[in-house]
Amino acid sequence: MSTIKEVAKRAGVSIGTVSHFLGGSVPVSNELRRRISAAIEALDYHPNHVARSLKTSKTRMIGIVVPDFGIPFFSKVIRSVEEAVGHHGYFLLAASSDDDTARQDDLLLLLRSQRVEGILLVSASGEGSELQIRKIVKSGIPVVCLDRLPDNVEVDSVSVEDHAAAEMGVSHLISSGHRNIAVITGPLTLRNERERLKGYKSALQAAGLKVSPSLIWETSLQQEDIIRVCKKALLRASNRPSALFCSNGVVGLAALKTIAACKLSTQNDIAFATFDELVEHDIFHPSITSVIQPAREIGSCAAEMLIARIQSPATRPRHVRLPATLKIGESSNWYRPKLARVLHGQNRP
Amino acid sequence: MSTIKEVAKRAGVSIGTVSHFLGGSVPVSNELRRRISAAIEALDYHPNHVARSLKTSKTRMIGIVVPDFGIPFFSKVIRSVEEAVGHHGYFLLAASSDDDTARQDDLLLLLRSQRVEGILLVSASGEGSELQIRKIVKSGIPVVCLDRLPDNVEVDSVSVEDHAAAEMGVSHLISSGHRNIAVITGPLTLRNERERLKGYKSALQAAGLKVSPSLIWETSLQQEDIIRVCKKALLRASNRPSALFCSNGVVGLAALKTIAACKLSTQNDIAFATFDELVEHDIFHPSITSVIQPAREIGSCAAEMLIARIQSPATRPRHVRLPATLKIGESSNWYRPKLARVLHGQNRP
DNA sequence: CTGTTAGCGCATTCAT
DNA sequence: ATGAATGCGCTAACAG
Repeated sequence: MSTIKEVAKRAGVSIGTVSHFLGGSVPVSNELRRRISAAIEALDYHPNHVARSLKTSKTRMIGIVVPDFGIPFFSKVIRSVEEAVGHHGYFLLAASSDDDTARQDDLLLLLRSQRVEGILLVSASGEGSELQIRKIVKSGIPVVCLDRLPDNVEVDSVSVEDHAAAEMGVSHLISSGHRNIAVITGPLTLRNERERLKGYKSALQAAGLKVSPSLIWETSLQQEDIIRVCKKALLRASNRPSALFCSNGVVGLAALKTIAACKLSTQNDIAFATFDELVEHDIFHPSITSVIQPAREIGSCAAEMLIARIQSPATRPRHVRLPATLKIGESSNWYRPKLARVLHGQNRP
Repeated sequence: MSTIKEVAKRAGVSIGTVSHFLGGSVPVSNELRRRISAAIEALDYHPNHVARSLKTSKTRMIGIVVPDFGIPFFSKVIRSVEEAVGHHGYFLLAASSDDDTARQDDLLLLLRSQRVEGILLVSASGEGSELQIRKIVKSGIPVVCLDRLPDNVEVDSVSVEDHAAAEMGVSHLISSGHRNIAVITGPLTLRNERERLKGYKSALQAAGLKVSPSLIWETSLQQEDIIRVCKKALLRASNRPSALFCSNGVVGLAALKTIAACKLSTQNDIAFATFDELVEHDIFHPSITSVIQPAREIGSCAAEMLIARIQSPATRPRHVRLPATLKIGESSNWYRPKLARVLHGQNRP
C-alpha cells in the first residue's frame, strides 16, 4: 500500500504539495496537479485514514450498539441510521451487545478506544450500565440513546411515546368490548417497558376498569421464558383473559406462538394486539393488530441529533418522542362482530 | 482524552514502561504495575486505537458491504458475521450500497482508506464492479464475497448451492402435479440469479417438461417493477401458469402482494414457492413454501474464511457452497389434494 | 504557489 | 526490568 511520500517522490514534489493537492484547501499549479494525479493513479494510492485520523483527531466513524441485529425493529433502525450518517460522510461501526450489560460496557469502551466521534446506543436490559455511559459522556464523546433509554443519565434521547402508544393499543382492545385484558411485558428494568405498562394501566383506568396484578405477566426477552410464562397463564383456564396485549415484538411473536401451541386462536379465543410489526404485510392471516413505531424516523432523528451534537457539543440534552400509529388487524376485531351477534340473538328470541 | 504520556508522567515512569505494561509482552515490576494501574484509573485512560493502528498497521476492523440492511436475509447474515468476527476481536465497519454499483465502488474505496483488514461483500446487482474488487484484492486486502458473487474475479466466496436449491423448489412444484410453472427472476446480471434460473430449467427438463420463454419473467429488484411485471403476466388470463416460483425473497414478497391484489389465491388459483423465508414462523397463513438459505452459516463461514485469509494470505481462492433446505407450506400443496379429488371422482362414476 | 518541519499517540528496538 | 529514541503516514503551520 503506497504512501504519500512515494507519490511525492514519483511526482517530483514534496509531500506537503501532495497533501495540499489532496486537501484542496491550498492551490496547486496545473502542471503539478497533473503530475501528482498521474503518480496517484500509477501507484494506486489511497490516503491512509488512520494516519489522517491520528493527526486530525477525526475518525469519521459513528459507533452503534444494539442488543441484537436480528430483531427487525433494530435492523430497520440501523438501516436508517446508516443512511443518515452516511449522508454526512460518516461510517458506522456496529456491534451487538446480546442484551448483556457487561458486554455492552466492553463494547462502549472499545468504541471509545477506536475514537468514534459519537455513539448511538440501545441499552441492554440488565441493570447498571449507567455508569459506563456516564463515563463515556463525561469523556466528551456525544451519545444519543434510542428506544431503550437508561435511567439517571443526562443524555440525548429519541424514542417513541411509549406511554401513549401502549395506551392507544390497549384502548383499542377496550373499545372492541374487552374488559379482561392481560399484558405481557418485558423486563421492567427497561424504562420503556415500564412506560408501556403504565400506558396499559392508564387505558384501563380511563375506562373505569380495575388493574389486576394477576393479568400483568412480566418476562425476560428469552423465547423459552416468554413461552413458559405465557403458557402457564393461558392454560389457567379459569378466568382466562379475553384479550392480550404484548409490549414488544419479541414478546408478541413468542406469545402468538404459544397461543397457537395451546390450540387457541386469536380469531376466536383471545383477542391480540402487540407493539411492533410482526410481519410486514397484510398478505398473511390473521393480520395482527399492532402499535407501530416509526423505526426509520427514530433512526434518522437519532443520527441527525448525534451529528448535530458532534458539531456543537455541550448544549443541554434533548429528548425527542415520536408518535406511534395503530394498525388494526384481524387479531383484535373479532370481539365486536361476535358481540353484535350475541346481541342480535338476544333481541330476537 | 488522556494519553499514554500523561499516564507515564503521573505514574512517574517512562511511556515505554506504560506501553510494556499495556502490551504485557515485557515484564514490569509489581511496584510499577501498581502505580501505572492507579494512574490509568485516575485519568480514565483508554489507549488510542488509531495511534496503535498506525504503528502496527492492524486496525482490527472488518468492512462489510451489502445492498440493503433492511432485507431480512442480509440482516441475518450481518448478525452472524458480527458475532463471528467479534469472537476474534474484530469490529464491523458496515455500509450499504443501495444496490448501486458506483456507490459500492466508493464504499470499497473508503473501506480501503480506513485500512480495514478484510472485506465482506455482497455485490450490487449492476454491472461492472469487478474492476474495483480486483483492485482491492490486488492491493492485498482479503475479500470474501457472499451470496451474490462477482464474475471473473479470483476471490474467496460463500453462497448457497443456487442451482440445486432452485431445482429443489421447482421439482417440488412439479411433483405436486404442476406442469405449467412460471419463474420470476431478479436481474440476470447477478450470477446467483442466473444459477437459480438454470436450476429452474433443469428441474423442468428432468421432468420432461419444456422450458417456455414466456414463463420466465425477469425483473429488477424494485417493488414497482416486480409488481408491474408480475401483474401483467398474471392477468394475461389465457394460459396463466398454475404455479409460480420466485428466485429471491424480495421478488417473492412483491409477487405475493401482486397475487393478492389480483384477487388470486395461492391456495386455490396459483401454487407458490419462493427462495427465502418471507415470514419466520408458521403462525400465519397461508404458510409459504420456501427454499431456505442457511443465512447464519453463510455469514459465519464467510467471516471465518476472511479471518483465516487475513492470517494467511495468498493461498488459492476457496469457494464454499452450502445446501439449502425446502420448507413445504400451504402455498404449494393445494394441487395434490385437488388432483386426488378429481381422480377419486373419475374412479367412481 | 511550494517545500520544510513538527507532532498526533503509540509500539518497538536497543541500550542500560 | 526500565527508559530513550525512532518512526508509522499524514496535516497544518510556517517559511520561502
